[in-house]
Amino acid sequence: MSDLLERLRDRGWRLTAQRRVVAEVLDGDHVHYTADEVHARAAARLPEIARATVYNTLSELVSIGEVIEVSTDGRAKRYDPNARHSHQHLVCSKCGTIRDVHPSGDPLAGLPESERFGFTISDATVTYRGTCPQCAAG
Amino acid sequence: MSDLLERLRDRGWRLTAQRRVVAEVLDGDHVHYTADEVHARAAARLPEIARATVYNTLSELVSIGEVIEVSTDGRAKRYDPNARHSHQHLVCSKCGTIRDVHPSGDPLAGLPESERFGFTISDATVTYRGTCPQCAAG
DNA sequence: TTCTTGACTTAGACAATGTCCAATGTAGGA
DNA sequence: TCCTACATTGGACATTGTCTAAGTCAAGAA
Repeated sequence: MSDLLERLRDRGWRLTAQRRVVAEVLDGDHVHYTADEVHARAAARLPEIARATVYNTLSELVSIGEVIEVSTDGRAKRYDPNARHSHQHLVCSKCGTIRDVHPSGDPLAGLPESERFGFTISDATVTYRGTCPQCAAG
Repeated sequence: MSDLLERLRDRGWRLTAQRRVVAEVLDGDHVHYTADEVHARAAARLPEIARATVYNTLSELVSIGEVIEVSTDGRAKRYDPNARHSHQHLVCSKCGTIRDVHPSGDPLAGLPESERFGFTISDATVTYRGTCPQCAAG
């Protein structure tokens, strides 16, 4: 059993076949899939899995902090299973691919109190945009 | 005529009543509206304006760089008319309100060559998330 | 092992946002 | 004023996500 599944079981999750395949799809790769892509890959192993189940499962994984929801372009959200290590994202403006990166420094440091307007700030995300090598070549 | 309309005319834009009201809605306020909100406000002045026209006009304003598209939550994109001055965004996790902020330092500086994976990086956006004073009080 | 139960899954309707197209209208130049 | 290329319209369609009622099943109890 993968680390992810083990952690889920430790949390008292009811482990169904559907949740297992969703967790495995996320755990198995380091690409960030959309909900639809997760569904397609899960359905390859468990054909009768419903779209709603994939959405439910992803939402729960997000709410317990095992997965991060990434919304870079206003289209489908993507799901990032690498929630346990702080990181930022590098997005290809052409194909939408997302890659994890680890910049130095704390982005919160750049925002002085005078620029916080009474907000209680909990975190900062940095999104780098550019063109990936594949799109640059094509 | 507002600065925005003037710049658009300088670019050879065909100035129709519809484009005028869309530009005026964006120019008049410093809130970041969704396409639907822009449409509602434009329709208040020009009732017969079509949704498609608002989308078309917003897309063009984005493509010529007069307006920035902001996608913070995977729901509706918001349109930020303040494209001429570099800034970042502070988002309320509860109500979705967006506020412009001006942090110090260049976010690109934190990403060394070894973390760029062959991408040609064009820019970096920082999104600060937290709770706004209104939501904290409520 | 079998039973029980509440949580999980399903299918499909529905909602929100955005895109596309053919028909019609019009801004701005000749 | 008239033309015509470009803009607008309205509505169908696409994509992504949410909700609900009814059926199903994992896991603890006996």
